Amino acid sequence: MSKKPFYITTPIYYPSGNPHIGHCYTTVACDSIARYRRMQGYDVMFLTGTDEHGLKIEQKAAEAGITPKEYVDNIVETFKKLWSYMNISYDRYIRTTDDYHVETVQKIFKALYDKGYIYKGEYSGKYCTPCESFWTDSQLVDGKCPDCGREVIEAKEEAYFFKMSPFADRIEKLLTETDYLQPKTRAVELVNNFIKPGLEDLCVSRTSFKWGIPVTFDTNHVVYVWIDALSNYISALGYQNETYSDFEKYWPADVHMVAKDIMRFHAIIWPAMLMALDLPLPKHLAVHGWITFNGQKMSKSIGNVVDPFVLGERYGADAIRYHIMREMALGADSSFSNEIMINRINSDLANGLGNLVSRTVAMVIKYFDGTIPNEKQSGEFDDDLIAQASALRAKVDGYMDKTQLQNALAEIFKVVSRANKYIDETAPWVLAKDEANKPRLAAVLYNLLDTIRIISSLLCPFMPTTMPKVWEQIGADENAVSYENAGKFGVLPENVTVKKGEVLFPRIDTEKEIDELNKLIEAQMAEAEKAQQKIELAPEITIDDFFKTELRAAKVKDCEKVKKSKKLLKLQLDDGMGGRQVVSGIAEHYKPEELIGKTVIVVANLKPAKLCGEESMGMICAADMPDGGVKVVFLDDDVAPGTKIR
RNA sequence: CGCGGUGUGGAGCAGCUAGGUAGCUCGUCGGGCUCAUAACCCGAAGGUCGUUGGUUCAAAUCCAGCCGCCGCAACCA
Repeated sequence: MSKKPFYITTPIYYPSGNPHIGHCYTTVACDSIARYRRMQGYDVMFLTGTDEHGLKIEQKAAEAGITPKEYVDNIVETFKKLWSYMNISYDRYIRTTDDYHVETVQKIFKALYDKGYIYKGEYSGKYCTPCESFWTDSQLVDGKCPDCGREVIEAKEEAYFFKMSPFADRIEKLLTETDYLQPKTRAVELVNNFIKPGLEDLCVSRTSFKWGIPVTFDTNHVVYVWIDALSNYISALGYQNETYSDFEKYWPADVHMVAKDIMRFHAIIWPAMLMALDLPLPKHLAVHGWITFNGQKMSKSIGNVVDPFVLGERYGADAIRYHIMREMALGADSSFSNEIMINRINSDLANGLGNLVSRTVAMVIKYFDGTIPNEKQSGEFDDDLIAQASALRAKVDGYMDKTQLQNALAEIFKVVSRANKYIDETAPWVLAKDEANKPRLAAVLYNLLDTIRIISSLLCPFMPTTMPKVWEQIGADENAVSYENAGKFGVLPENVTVKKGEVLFPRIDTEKEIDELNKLIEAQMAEAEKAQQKIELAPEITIDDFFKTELRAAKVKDCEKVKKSKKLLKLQLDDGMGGRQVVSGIAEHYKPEELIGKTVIVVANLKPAKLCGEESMGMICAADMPDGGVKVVFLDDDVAPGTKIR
């Protein structure tokens, strides 16, 4: 008997720091899908892992005084600990430093080279080490990395390039005519921005760092992130290696789940690679948004990371899992705040589900000493409850097929509500007052228990720790909570015995809890700030180096926004040398009229550049504020234009 | 005129593809119940569906313009 295979993947995460709640988002969602499919009887392969190469890792390790491998080993340990903590049931964990992966990547690289899709070329530009990015001169800010503001180094290297253009048409069709991309609304964006302007060849090797997979036929080169990282989805199945041998069985993947920031790679580059290798394409790419925290993107640098370990300790892994998935909608961002989460846990889990189980079990114990009698009498309200409970599995299935976890959960909790209402309608405590009503009371409580059975079995993939506790309380054995039985009503034994258990989801005192969490966050932020105060200075320079920079006072004669740009202002300066035009990226911080008449400092001997089509002869000095703001440095107005500054 | 998304009662969202009494969750207010985790159930208040105009017997829903917000691309000398 062969079970249908189902292959689902998370991205492989970059272990340049410890995992945060954002990592949980994707992983928990994949885990629930994987568990649901297993429950349905699929032969599931659930893959997650870490992308461990690159200069950034190499450097972080050097800072810490250990080897890159030691460095990633430590962080991978934390990732695995978190996944174990969050009850993530991955079947395989791939590390791009694993031997078999290295072997596969090298073979893929060679194969693409042999097929003529990879060729040797030259790449020149400025390179930012922490960001692992090349920039053209025109992209640099103050001669520094536009992403992180750190020093860049002049780099010119020969490099291998991957020809993407042959696949442009097929990729466009994949995005617009199939349901590969979920949600599909983003297809237009991708096509307009990348495919229509023409797919550029992709630089796929580096010589500027060593911590990577060597190109076998040109050992100065190391395979750059794209081919290294994306290949994980097939190397982990044993493609071009002997360590595993289920490529035939599981490929193509059913779902790659990714966050929107890496959508582009999975929507364009990955299909191109597979096309070049003549391999089948994955069936779905599920793209979700970010968890935002008080409106801001979840990020370590902002210092608002909520430690998943801390949250899990306070509320339990299942509560966190539930909240994450209840909020998750494909495509859209969802805001995460302590308050939203606590409210959700209280209303759905504590008041709704937890209390339903608690009151039901308590009544069975109170009125029947824990065991439902065989004699029962059906009555009003039964049919509606039973109908809803029986129909639930089919509805949940439907949403799971569409990767709509939040809707699946909503559907389940509708039945929780229905059951609570049923208690009110049937009023067991009234029935219990008259011995003659015992059969009716027995039926009511049985119906409740069996409804809980269905609810909890469908909920188990989402909350795998707590649901078995429910089963213990309602007296359900393993068979009773099977997927098969989740579609039927009346599965528990007629004379089922319940057992009082612990409170499943303790109610949280919102105000008190928020106070405490705020204190925690403050402490975290204080620490983060401390860490940031270690200012990294650029390498020491001599006075001669400094005098290479020609600073002059200049008066702003005129200023206007550059059309087509949000960030650029075009300034006409009186520099005491006949005037010049400078373009500056301060439009978000200054209105043109605020600057006219002011005296500023201009870097006078900077190489001219073109920005959004506007000539810029030099640059204006300004302070970069820690909050991302910008303050232009103004001089006293009696400093004449052209005055030299040093 | 680079591309796309979005704007619905206090908050978060659904409804829009196939026009026809505006719906859900949370919150607020009132009531009920007492089995239960100060939980549960019922009811009520609260929306000119961003704005202007158009098509139509009829528009949140279709069309056009405008405004706001978000994202992608470009971009921060």
